Amino acid sequence: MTDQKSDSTPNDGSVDSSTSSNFIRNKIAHDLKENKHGGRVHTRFPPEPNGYLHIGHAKSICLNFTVAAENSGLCNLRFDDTNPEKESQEYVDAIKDNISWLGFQWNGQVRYSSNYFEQLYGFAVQLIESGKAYVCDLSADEAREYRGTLTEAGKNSPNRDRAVAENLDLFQRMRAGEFADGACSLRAKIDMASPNMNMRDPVLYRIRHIEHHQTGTEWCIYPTYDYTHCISDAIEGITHSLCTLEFEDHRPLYDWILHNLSMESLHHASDLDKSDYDYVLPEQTEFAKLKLNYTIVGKRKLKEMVDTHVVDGWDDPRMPTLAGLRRRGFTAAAIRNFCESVGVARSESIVDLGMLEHAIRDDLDKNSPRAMCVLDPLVVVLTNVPADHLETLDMANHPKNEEMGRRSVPFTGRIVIDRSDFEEVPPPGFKRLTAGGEVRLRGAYVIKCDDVVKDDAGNVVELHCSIDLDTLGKKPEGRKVKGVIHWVSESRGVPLQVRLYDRLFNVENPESKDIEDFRDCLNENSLIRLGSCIAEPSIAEQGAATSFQFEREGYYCRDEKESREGKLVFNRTITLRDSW
RNA sequence: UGGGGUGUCGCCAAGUGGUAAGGCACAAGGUUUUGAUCCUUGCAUGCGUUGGUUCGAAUCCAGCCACCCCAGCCA
Repeated sequence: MTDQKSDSTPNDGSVDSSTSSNFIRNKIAHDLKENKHGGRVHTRFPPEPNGYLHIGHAKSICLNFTVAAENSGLCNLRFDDTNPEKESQEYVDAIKDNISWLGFQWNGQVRYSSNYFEQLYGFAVQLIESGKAYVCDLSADEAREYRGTLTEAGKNSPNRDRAVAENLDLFQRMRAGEFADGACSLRAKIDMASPNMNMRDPVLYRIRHIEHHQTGTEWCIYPTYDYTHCISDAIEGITHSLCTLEFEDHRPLYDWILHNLSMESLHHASDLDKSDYDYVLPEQTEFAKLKLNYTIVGKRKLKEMVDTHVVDGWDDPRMPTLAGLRRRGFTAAAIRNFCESVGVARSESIVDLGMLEHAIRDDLDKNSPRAMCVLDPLVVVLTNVPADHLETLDMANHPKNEEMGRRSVPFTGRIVIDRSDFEEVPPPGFKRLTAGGEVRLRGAYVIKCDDVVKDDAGNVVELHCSIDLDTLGKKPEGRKVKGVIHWVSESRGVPLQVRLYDRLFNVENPESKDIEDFRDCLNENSLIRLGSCIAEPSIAEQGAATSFQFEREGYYCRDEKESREGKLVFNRTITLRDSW
């Protein structure tokens, strides 16, 4: 196809220091060294469009795309749409959108297994002709009985030795729609006594009189995953077919199907340039799924949470879906870095959520502008400036990156600070404002609390403080003021709603078999709505960023779905690390 | 108790016969107008376990233990 040694590609092949070796990279390097596929690396990400993508899929997406890119290879996007019953165009669109958002570009057009239905049918005919497949009349229940058990061999179907001509006729009539759903199926003739259940004459085609989101009513027989996947890989010239561990037992079947088809016909059906190199069949290799503690990743349960309104939809910011993570304020880069950092191996493991949190903090710390926002306002009246005092302070958008520019922050005679930054009787080690104590207002002056105003019930309603006017941009004289707190002008600040998100579950493994209903371990505080927050005006200016570090609080992003003119809604992506 | 897999620090994970990488977490210092970031240091005489081979074993061999996957006309 193309010159493998093309040096025009930037950053190809070179593994940067943040990537580590894993068994798949090793295998590919080895295959390349042996010149196994003519030096090609071609992978694919093959989702079934029956749900939304989640963080687990991200691992597979990153693996497939990066491993191809590292070797100047290609990665296809193929919808594995062999079961129209559960699939829909809505999912197809969402999945494409998610992959692009993650920053990957698939090779050429989007593929669908259904693109190959005609070819697949032809290969099935080939298997029938060579006596490797037959039409079986057993019902699904009967087939189960005939299959045997894990420890007992199965029995041959009564139709196993049907004549080729009869099978051909029957299969053609299946396609023509002569039979009802489930009346018969096409099965591979392998071994009903195989210790591998997948090899006990697996079903290749089933009858489903149902409309397909891509092929409409053209077909009423649909090929199964096992039959379809390997052939689709072969057609697309896939070299490395990466999938998860539960398909390990399917690999012998993957290979059986390909090896029982003629090499010539497969090569002929493929996208590949027919003369360039020797045709080599694709190979499946399996890796462990990503699991995260405190989170559920099972599609069925995620759907249940959406359907029963435990969450507000597939893009609820608490969901582990890519749509949810995105709305929560996670960046694509953070997710990619996370996927790289968890590695790829064959041992099933549960990754600590802390790793994901680290990845997003790491990215946002470097890239998000700072701003001040008070979540739980307590009014501070500055007693030694005029009531209408207004001053504009100049502050850096980022403490370490001047390129991110500066901003103006209005400072007035009445400001708000966070309630938790004041304690009348401070606990040991408290560095914030106390009655009679001093504290630095971030980017502004040192103030001293002279008076604590309370209501009849004894609640603090207001603080009267005096400013040390000689402390703007310099240290106070003769004493040390340790604490620094954030603040916002009461009159010039902008009101906003903030949503604080936390993990959805309060147990490490909500998918554990010991838990009969995941609803029993939901974290009731996974969402806290704050309605009276106030932030500095820079966050609402024309062209303002959508993601900020609210200093001393955490990273927050504007919720594009619910924010509108005059009504700002921010989601907390993640708190700052807090060693206090 | 059929078959296929996996077991290396609290959590991931490199390592493929030459004397245990790295990240997260954690701990202790330092810098700091964010209790953040950043920097420095510490963190497995040990690689599921018991034997064996070897000058030498996480790596090879044998046994044992634990956990995961498979009996959809789902993927």
